[in-house]
Amino acid sequence: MRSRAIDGRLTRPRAAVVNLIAARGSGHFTAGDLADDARRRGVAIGRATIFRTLDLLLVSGAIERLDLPDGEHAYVACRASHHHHVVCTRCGRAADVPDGDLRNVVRSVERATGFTIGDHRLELYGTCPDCERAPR
Amino acid sequence: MRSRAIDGRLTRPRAAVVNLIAARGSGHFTAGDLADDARRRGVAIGRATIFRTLDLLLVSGAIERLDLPDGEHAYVACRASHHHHVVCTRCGRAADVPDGDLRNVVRSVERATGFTIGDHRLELYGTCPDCERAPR
DNA sequence: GGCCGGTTGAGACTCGGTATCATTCGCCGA
DNA sequence: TCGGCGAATGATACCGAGTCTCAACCGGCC
Repeated sequence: MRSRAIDGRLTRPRAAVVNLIAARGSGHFTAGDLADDARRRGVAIGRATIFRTLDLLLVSGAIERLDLPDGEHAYVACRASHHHHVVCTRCGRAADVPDGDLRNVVRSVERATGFTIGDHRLELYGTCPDCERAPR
Repeated sequence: MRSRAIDGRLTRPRAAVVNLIAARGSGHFTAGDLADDARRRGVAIGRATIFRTLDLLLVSGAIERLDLPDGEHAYVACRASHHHHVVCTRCGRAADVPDGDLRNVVRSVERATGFTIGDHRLELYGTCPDCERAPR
């Protein structure tokens, strides 16, 4: 993750959060996961700061929020343009998916329901190529 | 909502929850909303029972869970077959949307990412025809 | 009617997330 | 380089959603 993903002051705790996220690779993570990581590495960061930094990264588009099927709120590091995520239900890895064909879907829903669609969220769950190859 | 939406015993509290949901019309609601409704109508139902009944309705397919953009968990009454929801961000009304064109999207995502997609969730946010007509 | 086991509800608990506020520290201007 | 201002921090209290426990209750079958 790029280090200037945050507007405002570049502080030690913020950099630490960004590093923790970068160190996690492409999986999704929760605020609690980051707090655990920090503790395990001996990095002292307040819980409130983790939530605040996550919010900043969210508005800057460096991460995006995911709603897992079990209702949990997770985050994934990602690029800024509008897109969606495929999440591997076995290893947790997430990949970006361009908006692409979804526009047609949105248009046909508008036609069918009369709603004017402003925003949408698509989340896809499945198994990544590696897990697909690996024995269950 | 049909009254036999629940497997197991047909008890007073369960019927009360089903009635409360039916009385809400097509909007989305949270477990807390139902608890408020119940209290306002003088119906005594334990919080735990509301959550339990909601779970039952969820597995029976009579309601579905929605993740609102603000991270809140809401529910909508709906039919059982696989579909998605458009939610009006002004009045909260929700309409069902058939799966339809989304299959193509899922297939093209599979091709692009190598993932095998098992499940997906699509949520659309916008304004319903009534709110669109009404002055802001 | 009576019994059995599923269901209920009060309340304690967990956990994600927010609010508060005194303290700390990044950063800009001199 | 230094000082000061205001943003950021973090400890802590708090809140609300959801779960767990367990004794009491009651629906439905014999």
